[in-house]
Amino acid sequence: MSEKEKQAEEKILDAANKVFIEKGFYGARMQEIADKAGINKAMLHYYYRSKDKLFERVFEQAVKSLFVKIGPIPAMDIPFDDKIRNFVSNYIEMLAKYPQIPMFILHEINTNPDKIEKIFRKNLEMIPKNILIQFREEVEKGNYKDISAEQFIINILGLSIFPFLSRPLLQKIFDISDDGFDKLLEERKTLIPEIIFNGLKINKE
Amino acid sequence: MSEKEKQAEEKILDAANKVFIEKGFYGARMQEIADKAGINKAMLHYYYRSKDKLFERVFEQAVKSLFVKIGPIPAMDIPFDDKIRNFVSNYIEMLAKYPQIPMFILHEINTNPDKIEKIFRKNLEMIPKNILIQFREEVEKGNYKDISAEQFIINILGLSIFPFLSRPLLQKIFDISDDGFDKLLEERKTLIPEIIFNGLKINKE
DNA sequence: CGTACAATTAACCATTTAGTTAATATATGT
DNA sequence: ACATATATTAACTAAATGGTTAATTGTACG
Repeated sequence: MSEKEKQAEEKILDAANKVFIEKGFYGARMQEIADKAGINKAMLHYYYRSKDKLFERVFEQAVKSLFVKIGPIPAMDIPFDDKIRNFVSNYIEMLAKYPQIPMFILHEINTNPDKIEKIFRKNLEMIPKNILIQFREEVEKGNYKDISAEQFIINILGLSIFPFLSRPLLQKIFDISDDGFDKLLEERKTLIPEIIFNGLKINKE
Repeated sequence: MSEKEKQAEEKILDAANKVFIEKGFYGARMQEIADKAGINKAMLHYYYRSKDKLFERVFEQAVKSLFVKIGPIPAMDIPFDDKIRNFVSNYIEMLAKYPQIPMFILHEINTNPDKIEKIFRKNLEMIPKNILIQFREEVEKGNYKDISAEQFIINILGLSIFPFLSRPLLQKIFDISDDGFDKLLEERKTLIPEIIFNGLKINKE
């Protein structure tokens, strides 16, 4: 029972993940989740009280998966630019595994900004504080152009995440095959750090 | 009549724009559109046959507004890097005016990729072909690092558009006020071209 | 005027959807 | 084996939603 319970509860969560992430909250149908999980619709309400509650679970999990990679970076004992290289590479790797998550999260936040509060109140203290400090230290040392740490992070995230948000459109516009796009993503693991660092390097003359 | 007709038809389209763009196709309610337009729900179907048809109009218009700024750039008679500066500045300006449009379009394409075809079949031949060629020419001249033109465009678009896709999240994480974020966007008009060009400049030694 | 046509509305309809219920099956502990 | 709790289902309900209809109002124009 306990074994089977886990099976059912988990099958539901897996199915909910797929459907919510693919269709968004409003586009998702409880019936479709039940079908995909291979169980009766009433079971959804038996384990998770309502669509909202089930969604919350999925959303929270998605947010965690998006931030968990960022956490350990600042504490690593390697040079700052290696940290960035490390992060970008790992992050693109992770996004390639769950390519729909950024769109899912950002869209849900956009259509219902209250959801931010709910998640971030209980969840992990926001992570990148240390990265911000470390970048500013590098700037103080004179290693990089004096831009705000926020701009710095936005650049990295934008360059890394945007291709996943716009993949179908980009493939269409540029007529890129699925394999071609995967290769392009792979290239970006090294391209993005180069741009970030060369773009901010101070030209000592 | 013809005067009033335009008023009603236009009021509907305005309302539909707001509601669809804010909530997405599945989240949008015909009743809400009617209310916002200040007319009876039956009028929506009188002028636009169905929710799908009305949505199509809104979507098409949104796509156009997103691409129209890119069109004239390649033909301008200014140096290549000025073209980029010009574009980024104008594009961020435009996005600031319609900040929800990128999320709207990208999300709709994501949940229903068929929509791409429908739009781009009739609409403008995709624009950036000339920009691609021009960038490759610059590379051939030895002015820039040898990356593909696609990567080049993705960098520019990512750096420009991403802040609008993730604004609520970024403001929350970094604790940035509305004014603060607007200022940050303004800064990016010059910051992005710097990064793009310094990031790709060949270090002649 | 009055007739023909367009615009507008209230009321209605059919379907879909999240959620419930009450009955049945399945496992668990003793 | 039996009683108890848990898991599962089919059938149902109430509300919401996109869409329709038929009747009413407004407008142009001979």
